[in-house]
Amino acid sequence: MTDHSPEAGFCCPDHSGTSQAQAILAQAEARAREAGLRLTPVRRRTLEILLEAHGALGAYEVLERLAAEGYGTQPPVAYRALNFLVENGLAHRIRRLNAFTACAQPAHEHRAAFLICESCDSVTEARADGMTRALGAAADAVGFVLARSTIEAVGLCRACAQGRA
Amino acid sequence: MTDHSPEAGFCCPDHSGTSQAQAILAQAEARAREAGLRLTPVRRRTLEILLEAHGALGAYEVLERLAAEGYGTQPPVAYRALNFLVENGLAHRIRRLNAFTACAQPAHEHRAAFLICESCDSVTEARADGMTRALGAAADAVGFVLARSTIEAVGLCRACAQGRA
DNA sequence: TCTTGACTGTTATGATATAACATAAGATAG
DNA sequence: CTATCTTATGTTATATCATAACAGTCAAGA
Ligand SMILES: [Zn+2]
Ligand SMILES: [Zn+2]
Ligand SMILES: [Zn+2]
Ligand SMILES: [Zn+2]
Repeated sequence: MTDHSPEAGFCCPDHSGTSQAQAILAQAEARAREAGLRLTPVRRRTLEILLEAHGALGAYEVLERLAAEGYGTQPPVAYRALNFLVENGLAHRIRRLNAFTACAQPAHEHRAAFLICESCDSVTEARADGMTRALGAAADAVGFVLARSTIEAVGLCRACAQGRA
Repeated sequence: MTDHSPEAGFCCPDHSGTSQAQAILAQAEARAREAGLRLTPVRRRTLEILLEAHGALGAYEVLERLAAEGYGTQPPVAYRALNFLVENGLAHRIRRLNAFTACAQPAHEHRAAFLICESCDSVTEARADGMTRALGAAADAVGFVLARSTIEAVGLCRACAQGRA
């Protein structure tokens, strides 16, 4: 795992942490407001926890933090908040990691693909509109009506690939 | 769930069951032979179980069947066989379902995408070379070195979509 | 034959996720 | 403002998925 301490000048490629977290949180709040979503304290705090994190967090990691701050201590507390965020486009579920990550562009609807680094565990959100179109075409070809899709790639992020070159 | 009994004339779209299972098993065996893989009794039987199944099977479902036939009764027995098949391209893991399915084209290397029907749980394997190329391009753009990817779509198979129209 | 490495099996435990129910807090109608 | 309905939070308990660690088996090669 690369050094993710605040002191390290380097951070995850495209990481949504410290630097952009405030901006993304503001976007998410704006979106929640206009969509009439109730971004309650647990939900909001859960989103902040994801934004503060490097890489994706498992539900139980989120729960630990929530519990430490006086919210509920049991799994459903974390799962409910996380599912709310995912269902409303404010976070994404990374199936390969059994984990969750804040959406990097909550301002607008989008199809996302995730680039997961095997070396440093960073997760980069990429736009996947092109891929989703291709997938839609493949689905059409067999009469499948596509509702939503998961696209996840595993490999090495730029920093880790260079470090090993 | 649609009727999947052998009596029903209808089967999953693209289903690898009864009709094609023998052919696919033969392909898989040929491939195992030429790759020097040891397709032992548990492994071979596990592959057959996946081929006989409609949709994907969870590891514990596979285990039940293996146990009933005199193989080991504990989870590692199923997981080891399944992981062997996946690592050697004879089966695929469907992450969204925490399940496994036999590869429909074990004869040749390929990138696969999976179309998962929400109504009947069928899983259709589609070639995903185009999507994988697009994903590779997106990865290149941010310096990510892609090793492998998971592409899964959820929606309605042709039969279920028509049944609801 | 003896060693070696790959395979199979077991026990035990860890990790992830949800069902079901009780309480509390917000919204709405009278 | 207050009764009522709805949504959200919290708890206990349990279900589901997955692996670590170790013991026995078996076939191939020295
Ligand atoms: Zn996003
Ligand atoms: Zn990395
Ligand atoms: Zn395949
Ligand atoms: Zn269907």
